[in-house]
Amino acid sequence: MAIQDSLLRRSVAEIIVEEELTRLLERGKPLRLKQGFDPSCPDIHLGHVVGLKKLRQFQEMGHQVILIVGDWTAQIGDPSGESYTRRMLSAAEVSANAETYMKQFFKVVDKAKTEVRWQSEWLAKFNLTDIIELTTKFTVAQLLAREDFNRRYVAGRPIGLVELLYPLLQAYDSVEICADVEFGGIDQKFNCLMGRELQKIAGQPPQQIFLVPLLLGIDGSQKMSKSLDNYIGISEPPREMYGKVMSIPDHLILDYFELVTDVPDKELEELRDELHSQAVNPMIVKEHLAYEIVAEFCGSQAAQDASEHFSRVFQRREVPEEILPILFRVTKTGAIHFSTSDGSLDTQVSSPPYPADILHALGLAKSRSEARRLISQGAVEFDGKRVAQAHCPIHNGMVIKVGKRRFVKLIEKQEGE
RNA sequence: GGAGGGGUGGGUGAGUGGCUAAUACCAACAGACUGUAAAUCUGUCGCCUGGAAUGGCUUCGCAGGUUCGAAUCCUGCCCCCUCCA
Repeated sequence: MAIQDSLLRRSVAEIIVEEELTRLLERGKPLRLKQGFDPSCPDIHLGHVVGLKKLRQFQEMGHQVILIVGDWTAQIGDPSGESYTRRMLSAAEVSANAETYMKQFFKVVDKAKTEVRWQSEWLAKFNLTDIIELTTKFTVAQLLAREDFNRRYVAGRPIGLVELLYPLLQAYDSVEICADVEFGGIDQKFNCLMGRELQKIAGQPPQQIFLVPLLLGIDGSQKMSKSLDNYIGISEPPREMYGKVMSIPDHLILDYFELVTDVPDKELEELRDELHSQAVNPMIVKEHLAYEIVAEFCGSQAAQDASEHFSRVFQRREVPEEILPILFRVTKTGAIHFSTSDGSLDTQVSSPPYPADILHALGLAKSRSEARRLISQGAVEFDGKRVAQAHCPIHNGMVIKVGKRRFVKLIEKQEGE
């Protein structure tokens, strides 16, 4: 059937073992789909969405998702990313993170067909005997087979003992919940395979493994991740999200279309042809992409707004419709006091003000030195006019622009407040 | 227990007495150009001094010391890594 065909082809890096998974799907019985997450880093970004969309598709066919809150392994930190030194999280932090995570998770995955399980349900009961028993099932050689462990081992770089435990605990989760299929990014392959091994040892049918490709981040070279700060979070403001999509290198456009949008395969092919034959400006295609993505997470109205905002501010270089207002008033001593209505800013500068003072005071530059640099680079405009270093009066309604993206509007506050 | 190596600006990583606020690369920021917050090119990238500097101050794990002068030498401390056992 056609749907299933796409299910097992689009956004798939590897399926282990494909024939078995197909057989399971054909049998029609609801499958238990395992998806774990690490509550140390609660923000979901487009890279995660690739797998989550797959879960959603499986749910639509009647299967059950088991979401595992990795509250135990979060303390170890998944070594896949190498930086294994993570601080321990308190129980309160973990549950707050988990809550944030799930709120985002269920933007994509159907909550009604999801069972949430906490790893601590079973791991909290573990004692040394259990741990030793678990470790006897595997050898160091098996663990060193994992690519990043191996690389570090060969390079003489450190591998923490707890890091070796991580795959074992993750594998144990599969046994505990009797997973039929585990989902993850291709970098999770090893951990998922451990699950298969352990299930076999425990006398369970080994889970199938569904691995999705890693989405590249907006820098266009490394996988999307929060720690590399090259990510687009699904809870970001729509305009921000739109802008970030527009900033991906052109060669990523098709990947993003394939992996994170629902654009049908046929349309995907058309886009591919258009881009390859250069029949269309990639920017237009990217605008389409940005619209699709924002619409998916924020609704079509927000997408429309973000699109208009983008072309207004970045393509036509105009001032946005709404700008962050900053209140100011002249004090009795002649200084100028700045504040915001939410209280995030409350500071003053002497009068007459120098532009560098203003930028620094308003948080548009980290230091006065930086403010000076920005000014000398021509990055600062007051009411559309480039600013020099000389002092400069301010007035009600004045618009300050720093660089391409930062705008602020000064509103005079009357005395007596 | 023994031997050795190392801690430098957001990251990687040079530098072993003055030319070093500290090479280079990445990231970031800005400008130009443009088809976009793409690409490309150029510039900036500790803080302060009310343009600015061959000006001042602070910085190379921490604390002292030697010296006209230290990231660089000495002493103590903390932390990390490798190898042998």
